[in-house]
Amino acid sequence: MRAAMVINYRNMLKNLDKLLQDKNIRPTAMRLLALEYISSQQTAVSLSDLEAAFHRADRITLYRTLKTFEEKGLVHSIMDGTGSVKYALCEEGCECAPEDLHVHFFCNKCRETICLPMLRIPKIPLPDNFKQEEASLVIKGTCGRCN
Amino acid sequence: MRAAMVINYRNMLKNLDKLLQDKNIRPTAMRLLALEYISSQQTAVSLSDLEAAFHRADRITLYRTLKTFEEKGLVHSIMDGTGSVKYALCEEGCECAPEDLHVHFFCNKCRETICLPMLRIPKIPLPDNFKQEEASLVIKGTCGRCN
DNA sequence: AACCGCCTGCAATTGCATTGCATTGTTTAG
DNA sequence: CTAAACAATGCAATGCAATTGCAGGCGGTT
Ligand SMILES: [Mn+2]
Ligand SMILES: [Mn+2]
Ligand SMILES: [Zn+2]
Ligand SMILES: [Zn+2]
Repeated sequence: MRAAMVINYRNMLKNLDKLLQDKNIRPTAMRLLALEYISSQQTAVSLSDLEAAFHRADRITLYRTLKTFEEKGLVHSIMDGTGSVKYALCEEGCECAPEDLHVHFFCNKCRETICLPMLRIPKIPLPDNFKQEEASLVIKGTCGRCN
Repeated sequence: MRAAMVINYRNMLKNLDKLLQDKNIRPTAMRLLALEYISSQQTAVSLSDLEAAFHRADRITLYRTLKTFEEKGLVHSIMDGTGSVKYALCEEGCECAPEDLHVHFFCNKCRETICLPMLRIPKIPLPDNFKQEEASLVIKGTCGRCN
């Protein structure tokens, strides 16, 4: 039992490692820990969340870790209107292109931000000469757990 | 001609005055000027915009003017992701209720934020137990003038 | 070992939003 | 009309998140 857990943990680390490698991110200790934390969360993560989870780590390093993850397409950022940016893992095969765009939900009760990857942002028929490049749809209300 | 202009200006002031009165906002000089400025713009206005337009006015007063306008339902605020909040006049009869929600467009070239009142935010079928209260859809790209 | 580039930690700064408080202006009760 | 009550303004200070600069550390390469 104990041995199996160790093996599973090793496998997990190996998986996280691979996730980073695939996106050309060098797998440092801090990055592995941060990625593990983000992966383990059901909801999007803010810099402050990360900071709270690793109170021994430097806030700026965590900040740059998130920036790197975002730049390399490992996570995407969500501006949910709370004033602090949230981050969540990109889906498998996501290019962060307009087609990949999904809806985000912010719960006014638990104040968590949730990705809804199955809900794509509908195509909006823009006025003449307008060209869409990105889009962000944030719905606010009460989430399933809080209802 | 000159006289006509004066009369028109008086009429305009009277109109702005009425806009304020209708929303239970006391029509002070600053508020009339701010409202005139906001009305005259084709795009949404930030606090900094207002500040630049009235460099003799106090930033905080302008800030509170916008807050008051918003509270009373004269303008609505838009978080376009630039980090500074934009404000635009509410439409006639707008209750700022979910039904009133329209799409906003941010131009990456001219960096202006535009209300698209004819484009309503589509109803999204949320997962079980999720309740929608508000929604915000911001589309980014190139606007009609910049194309 | 010497080198290089990337990563990290700490300090400092920016930018925007927000609050406290004293003052001034406007409304209203007596 | 006057005084009290209330609202708006101006200025100072603060809060909070994001961002930058720089120096030291670490890992991989030759
Ligand atoms: Mn998401
Ligand atoms: Mn609008
Ligand atoms: Zn919730
Ligand atoms: Zn434009």
